[in-house]
Amino acid sequence: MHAYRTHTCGALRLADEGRSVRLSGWIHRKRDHGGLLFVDLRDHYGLTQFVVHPGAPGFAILDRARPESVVRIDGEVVAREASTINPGLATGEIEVIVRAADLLSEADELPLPVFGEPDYPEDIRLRYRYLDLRRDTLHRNIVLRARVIDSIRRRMVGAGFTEFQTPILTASSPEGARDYLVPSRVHPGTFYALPQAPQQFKQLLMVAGFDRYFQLAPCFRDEDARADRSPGEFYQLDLEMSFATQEDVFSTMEPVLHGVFEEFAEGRTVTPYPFPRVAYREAISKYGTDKPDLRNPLVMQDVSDHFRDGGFGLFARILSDRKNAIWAIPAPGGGARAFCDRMNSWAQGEGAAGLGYVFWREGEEGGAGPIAKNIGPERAEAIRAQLGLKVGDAAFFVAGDPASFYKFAGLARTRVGTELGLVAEGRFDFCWIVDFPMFELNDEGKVDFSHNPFSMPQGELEALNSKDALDVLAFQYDIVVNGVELCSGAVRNHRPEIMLRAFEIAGYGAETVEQQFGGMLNAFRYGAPPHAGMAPGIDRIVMLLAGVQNIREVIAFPLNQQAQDLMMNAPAAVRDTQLKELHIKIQSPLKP
RNA sequence: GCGGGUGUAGCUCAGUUGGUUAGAGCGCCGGCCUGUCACGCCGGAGGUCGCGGGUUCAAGUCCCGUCACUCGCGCCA
Repeated sequence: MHAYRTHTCGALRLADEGRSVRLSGWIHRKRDHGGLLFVDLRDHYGLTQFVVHPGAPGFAILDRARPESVVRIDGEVVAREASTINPGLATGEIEVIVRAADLLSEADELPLPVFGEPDYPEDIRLRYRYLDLRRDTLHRNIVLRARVIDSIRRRMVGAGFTEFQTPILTASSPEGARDYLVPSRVHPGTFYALPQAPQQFKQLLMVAGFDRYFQLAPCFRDEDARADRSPGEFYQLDLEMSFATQEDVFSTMEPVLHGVFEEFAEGRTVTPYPFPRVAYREAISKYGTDKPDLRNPLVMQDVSDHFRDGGFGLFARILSDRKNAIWAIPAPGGGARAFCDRMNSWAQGEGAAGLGYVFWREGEEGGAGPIAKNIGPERAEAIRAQLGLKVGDAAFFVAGDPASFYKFAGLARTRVGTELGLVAEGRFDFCWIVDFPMFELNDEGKVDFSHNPFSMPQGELEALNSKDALDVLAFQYDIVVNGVELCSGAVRNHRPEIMLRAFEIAGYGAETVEQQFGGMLNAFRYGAPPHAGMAPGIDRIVMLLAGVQNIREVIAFPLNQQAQDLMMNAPAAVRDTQLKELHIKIQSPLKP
């Protein structure tokens, strides 16, 4: 007989009745009836109930062992009586009569119960992550992650991609985030950087002629955490395609992503491909964000014309500045004063002056509410008609410079949709956001890259030379699912002269470009294929599929929000000899 | 770096207007129980009320500071 087990804890069925078996696992739960002891034994595969009679061999060991102790049990499989079958358990038709038991590893009293699924504080969960990971939900999330990654890899290979590894110790790259640095022992005073993304390497692999690259790539960024963003490190499905247009990337990756989501959808619907495409500017004006949740059916509209020179002085005055506008958020079913007032209070809580509204109710021509009274029934009616609303509905208004209010308008759209229960459940709504601007004004009012400087401008060199910089669009795209930005990608700029011109517009001289990106720039001077790619976030895909809000629910050993690992004690001080070898002196004293 | 929330038993939480010895459930320890599967019943142990200072006859409760965790902003595809 095997040293530890003949079966796993999820394996035994009625057909195994009469078998002598040996199982090993954790004591999940005990129920002591005095003359009878039930022990639920748990492993990765499931749960099996054991029955021990007092005086039977092994009773003393099982009676004494605390939950989560690891034991090996020998026994005989018997069918349960009809009345004692547990239909909630895969092994619920049988149980095992104990003949012998061995304690393999004793458990102390637990800081974190494994049994049950209540919420526990993050710091305790992370400090005792190995216990947390035994709990069913998290255990299943991590298994789901593995299956999703397996599915992705299978589909990518099937789509003709080749998997590569690229360096972890590399040079600082220009993704825009803070780098993690690794000091060089051999070259005093110099540092490697951990890659924020394998961006330049994958482009160089295209130059090297590998045609289709992918990697489940670890990426490192020294930025603060969010619920949906790990500090430090995360994984991307990084991919790149040679001789490919934006359309080729879309048509190649839509089946992959759709397939992965469909495989793990469990009844939730997935947008059929081709996925809808929304231009960046359109997304801003319709949804107030470049990450629209399309499960929310509300679409904002510009209703400025109805307020121009109208009886509502505040809006008319705002509109006298040409850059200003009035946007409307339709609220089907929101036509009640209580709801409108509640939204208005919410807006004030968000720091807005308020949220103007008109609502329509039975027997009141031209809408209700103070704004309707001011602009009169004809204009209110025109607004209603434009928005396609009816009696029982409302419309909210946001006024001012769209460049400053669009984010707030987007929040209001989300809020209205949520409050009115309009956001569809059980769906994965995909869309591409396309036509991002190549440049934008930075905080100092200067032209700068709005995204990745390596993107190809639409219209290439001619557009850069003839258009206003802020009007140049890039072949740059995002995939958004349910309001979550899953990835961004681009057609890359593989032409040195266009790259130099683009950097020049953003205020970087040729020397700077040569110095920082000389490696890649040079590579492009020896024959580079046009190429394009993208990089969906693995953690976020698994989050969506697992239906969790926090990224730490899909990572086995995540850092906490302060980028610490309290279980392994990282980061930590190192020995003086180590520092000396690395030519490093610590300036600020460590906190005691 | 900034703002919000939280911090009371191993865990989840309650604790009134500042007032006697700070409570409950789960867990733990002991006892009883032969069909449970969130077993049940009886008993017990377990507290730096995050930490420091202040106000007060009296502070878990009020004030100030600080720390930790968390959510968000900044930052970051």
